[in-house]
Amino acid sequence: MSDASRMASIAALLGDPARANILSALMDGRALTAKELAFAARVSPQTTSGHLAKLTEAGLLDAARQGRHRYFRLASPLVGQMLEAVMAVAGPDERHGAPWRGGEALRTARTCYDHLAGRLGVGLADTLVARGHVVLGTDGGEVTADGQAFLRDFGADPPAGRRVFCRPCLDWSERRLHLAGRIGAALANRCFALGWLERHRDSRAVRITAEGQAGLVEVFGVRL
Amino acid sequence: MSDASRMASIAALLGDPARANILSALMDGRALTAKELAFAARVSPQTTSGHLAKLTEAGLLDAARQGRHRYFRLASPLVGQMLEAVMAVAGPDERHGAPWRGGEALRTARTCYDHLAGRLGVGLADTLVARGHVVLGTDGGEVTADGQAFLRDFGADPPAGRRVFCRPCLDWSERRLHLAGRIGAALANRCFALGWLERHRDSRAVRITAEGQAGLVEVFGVRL
DNA sequence: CGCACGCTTCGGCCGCCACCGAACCGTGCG
DNA sequence: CGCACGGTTCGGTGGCGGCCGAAGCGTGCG
Repeated sequence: MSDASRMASIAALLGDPARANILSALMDGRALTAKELAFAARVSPQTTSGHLAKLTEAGLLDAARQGRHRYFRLASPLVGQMLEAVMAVAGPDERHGAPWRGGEALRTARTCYDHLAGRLGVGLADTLVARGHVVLGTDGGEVTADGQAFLRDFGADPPAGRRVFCRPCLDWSERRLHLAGRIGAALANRCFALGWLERHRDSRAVRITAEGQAGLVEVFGVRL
Repeated sequence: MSDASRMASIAALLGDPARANILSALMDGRALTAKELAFAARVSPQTTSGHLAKLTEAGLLDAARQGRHRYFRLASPLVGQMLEAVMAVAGPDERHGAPWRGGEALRTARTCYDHLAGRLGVGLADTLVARGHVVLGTDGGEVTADGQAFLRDFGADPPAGRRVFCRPCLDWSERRLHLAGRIGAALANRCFALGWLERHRDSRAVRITAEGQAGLVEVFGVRL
């Protein structure tokens, strides 16, 4: 089995439109269920199941059972880089000559469910941890009394509910933790409300406004 | 036409074994004829012609007519990077856990026909130009009297023959010129004879020995 | 000029694979 | 329990695309 034929078998997996849709939907690092991916791929659940089996078999996806669901995510950053590289070649034809910038934008700042990820998300988490406002480990997290006060001052009121309050979330592009749970959502909501961040039209990438640049540096010491 | 479907159509091109062989054969930056590529792909010339048409149509290859031959090469460094990224995902299964290093090795130093390319080839050319030993432009090259003497001292005797003496060759990975022609071959041969370089078993990548490291710095001021 | 050669086009064959309907497990929930 | 639901397996079908033989076109060389 030569280099070329191994490359071909991997590329053939990306070469099917349904599978390409699946991988594309996972490029922001989220973990989605088989059914959600079936919807994204625009094919039936049975067909999707076959595709997912092939992709995990080839090591492109990781699968995790949870209750009666099965969550799929990209198996490694290497896979994401490969997808970006193909996008970079496939992209330029569209608008004008600009290479595909989506990957860079996603790595800088994006939403992950209802909280923030990418360099921005990790940067915020780092600051809060460094200041002793938050304690964050791979298996859980906690907000200190100082942190509660700080976040209240900042205007980040966590929504009421039974969801876990403070939770770590593994960041795909940074390979480090960022802040999830109700407190992660509160932080993100406040940033949007302040006009610091703007949602992109049809991507999970997030644009940082001029006010955002200034505010993030002043309040969190985060400069991107 | 979404990002994902454009990605799929590109990836589908890489996903066929014959086309993967073709692209793989071109990864060192050489330009090969349709027939040579047919041999590399292990399919008939007719079939190869179809594949080459698809690949050039998609912008992955550049074609140049020359006499009754047609030379194909990778259209851009972006394409090479994409191939490397796919190799990086496809490769690790093989030996042990090591990621695929072929791309980096090829960019550092490789043979291009019978002369040297990559950072090494470009570095040598730069030095010779900077010292006034060689004049090199996109449409031709010349060795000065000083250069003749220098190369004689170095032991690089150009083989006799009717081939052009000094010629530039566009380097794929560096996007700059390196030295080809009889003088380029002489330089490469001398480096191999001195034990500065060793050919890799089944790749055009070239290994620089310890003596080579020292000698290249001393004689050419080239450090990689 | 004529043959050889490189490359391309056309036509038809064949195999592979994506796709879905139907039926089958297992989990969760009332 | 029994139903609902997520996910998977199986079987059959259809279509796309790779493949080569044969024939066509242009270039180069004796």
